[in-house]
Amino acid sequence: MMVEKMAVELDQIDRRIIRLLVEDASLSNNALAARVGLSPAPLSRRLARLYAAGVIRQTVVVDPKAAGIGFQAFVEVTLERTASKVGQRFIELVSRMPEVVECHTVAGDFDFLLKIAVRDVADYKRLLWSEFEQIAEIKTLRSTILLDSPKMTAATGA
Amino acid sequence: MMVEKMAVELDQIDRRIIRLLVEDASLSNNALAARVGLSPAPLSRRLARLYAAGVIRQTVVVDPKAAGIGFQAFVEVTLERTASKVGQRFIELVSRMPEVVECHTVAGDFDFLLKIAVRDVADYKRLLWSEFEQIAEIKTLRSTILLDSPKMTAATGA
DNA sequence: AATGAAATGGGATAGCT
DNA sequence: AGCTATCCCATTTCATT
Repeated sequence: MMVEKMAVELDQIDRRIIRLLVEDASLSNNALAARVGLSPAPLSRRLARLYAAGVIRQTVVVDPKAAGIGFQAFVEVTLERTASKVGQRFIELVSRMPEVVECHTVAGDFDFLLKIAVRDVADYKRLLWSEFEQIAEIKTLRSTILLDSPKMTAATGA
Repeated sequence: MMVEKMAVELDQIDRRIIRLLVEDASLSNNALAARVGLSPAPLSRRLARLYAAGVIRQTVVVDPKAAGIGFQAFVEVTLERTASKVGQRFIELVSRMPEVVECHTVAGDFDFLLKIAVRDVADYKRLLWSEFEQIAEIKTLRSTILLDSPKMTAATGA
């Protein structure tokens, strides 16, 4: 059952709250209230509304190094045929792979862009040669090594 | 000044805490404590350690639709020369552009992978033709339209 | 209808065992 | 690490504009 999101009108204050939270997610409600020139009570209500409507969402991100991630890559995937059924099956398969951190459906020279996070190159080889090799509908793979991410606005998800 | 991250040993419980938090960032400390079989106090200490060491980080993500984002794309950028100075300047420029949501330094057929989030195609054209056009060190751009992101493990950032 | 002030309830944390 | 007590923060209620 799909949850319908009601259309939510955002005023200036809402936008300011969101902007501040994106910059520093650890801000307390009181601190937020002070910065947007509101008392804690109405701020609490606004926040509740924003969360309930799905406008903003709390997440916790893990430092790759701490998680034992020593190698990350982007993989451009082209399927044999881009039929809905084929694509759907591919999505389900990669959804089960913990090494696939992101899967984007795209339109361009390829069909999917994956972001991969593994321990080391050996792990990556195993992923390519053992896991992906078994997915028949894959036509081509193109790997690009991630060196660094100088800008990461975690602000916009999905 | 660089902040040195101390090496933090993570035991089984730490890993479990992190896994639970990534799945549901809104879990209260009490709920977390119960699930990992700990009392609230020591759990609080562990959490504080994990945050302080930068192992995990709180973030707030915004629903693109709510933010007025109607068009997203990946852009593969190749620079004229991949010298440190040139690359650094490019990074600084895109860091100032709010439409550039992510900037990754990569090794492969191109030098940078950008993720772009704008209101509509008209905005995207303006970005390409006005903003990027002015960056002399860009040799080539290749755009790929983002249709959908069926998997987004916000778990691993940077 | 939304705000601000005050009070209450609950969770997070510090000290101690 | 657990228990207890304290403190602080978030939230609800109510009066108000």
